[in-house]
Amino acid sequence: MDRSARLASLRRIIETNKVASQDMLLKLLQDEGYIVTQATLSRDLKHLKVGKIPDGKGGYLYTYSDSANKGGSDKSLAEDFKRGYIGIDFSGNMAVVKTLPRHASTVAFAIDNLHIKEIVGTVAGDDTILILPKDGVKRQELIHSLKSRIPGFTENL
Amino acid sequence: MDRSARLASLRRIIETNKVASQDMLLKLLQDEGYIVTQATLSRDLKHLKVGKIPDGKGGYLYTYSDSANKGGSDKSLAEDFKRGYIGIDFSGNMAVVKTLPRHASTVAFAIDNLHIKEIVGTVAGDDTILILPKDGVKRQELIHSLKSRIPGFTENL
DNA sequence: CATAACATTGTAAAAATATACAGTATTATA
DNA sequence: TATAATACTGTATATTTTTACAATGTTATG
Repeated sequence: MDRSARLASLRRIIETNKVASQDMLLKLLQDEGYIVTQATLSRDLKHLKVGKIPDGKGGYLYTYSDSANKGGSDKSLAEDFKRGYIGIDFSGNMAVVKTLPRHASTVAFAIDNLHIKEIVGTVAGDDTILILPKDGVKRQELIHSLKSRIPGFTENL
Repeated sequence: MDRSARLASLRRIIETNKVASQDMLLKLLQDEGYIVTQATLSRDLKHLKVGKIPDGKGGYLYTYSDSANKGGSDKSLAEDFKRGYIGIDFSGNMAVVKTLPRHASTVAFAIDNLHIKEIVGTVAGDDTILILPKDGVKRQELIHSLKSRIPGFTENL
């Protein structure tokens, strides 16, 4: 099942490109290997609460508005996290999160946007994320901070 | 000239109602006495940078996003000004601007962001704005500075 | 005044977007 | 296992939105 990976790509595409129509989005998705119909894309956009607004230069622009997604965001971020999460390990002071294939960027995005104060940032590959803890944060403190922000989080499944 | 008044109403309608389609907006505008075609409405929405966004409850919603209109160009700021502006008067060294109901904050925002050097700042109520001129700036100088930055500005309508 | 440039609008049509419906697959439940 | 409930999708269509074009009016300019 590819839907959540597709949604993650879609979000990234919209956040990093100026796209004026669903047809154009369809092509960009295609470039990443996702072949769907316009109908499905329309549904995906609705799911992500992506809006279409005039760009002030005579055209239109699809936008992923954080504010539109703010309400209840922690909840859906935690869901994003759990959807892809497999397990966590440590290497030196860094945490290594394993995810389902292609889910790394979505999970990392969720971590970033939960704004956990013990975490400085993340780096995501395809199924692996590096979490960079703030200076002096111990492994157990990091685990605890994740537990406190992601209901049902456990160290390993 | 009805257009700017219509745009003001349109904006207020959108800010205070949950509207799902242009047809619905058309009816609300009608209720206020503005009879236009859907084509004109579409153009108006483009002008105001009003977007259509999924509401998270299965429907869609027209939204006037401040952020979309934030980095307003001088041109659109001047338009905001003129859309709400009624007249200007003086009290002591301060200028008192009257606006359409509820337009004070928009007009004041426009004045602030035009960064007129003769103006220190503004205070806005609901339909009234106080402009605080810089020390030593005379009434006529203030008027002149407004004229120079807001095409078509006149002291009273 | 005449003419040009610009602004606003409706009509009609094109283009873009949303969705009803049906089909498939997956998961849950008796 | 059989049945029901849920999730996801494509097809075809309906709905919605945008725009080309022409008409009208307004403002600027010679």
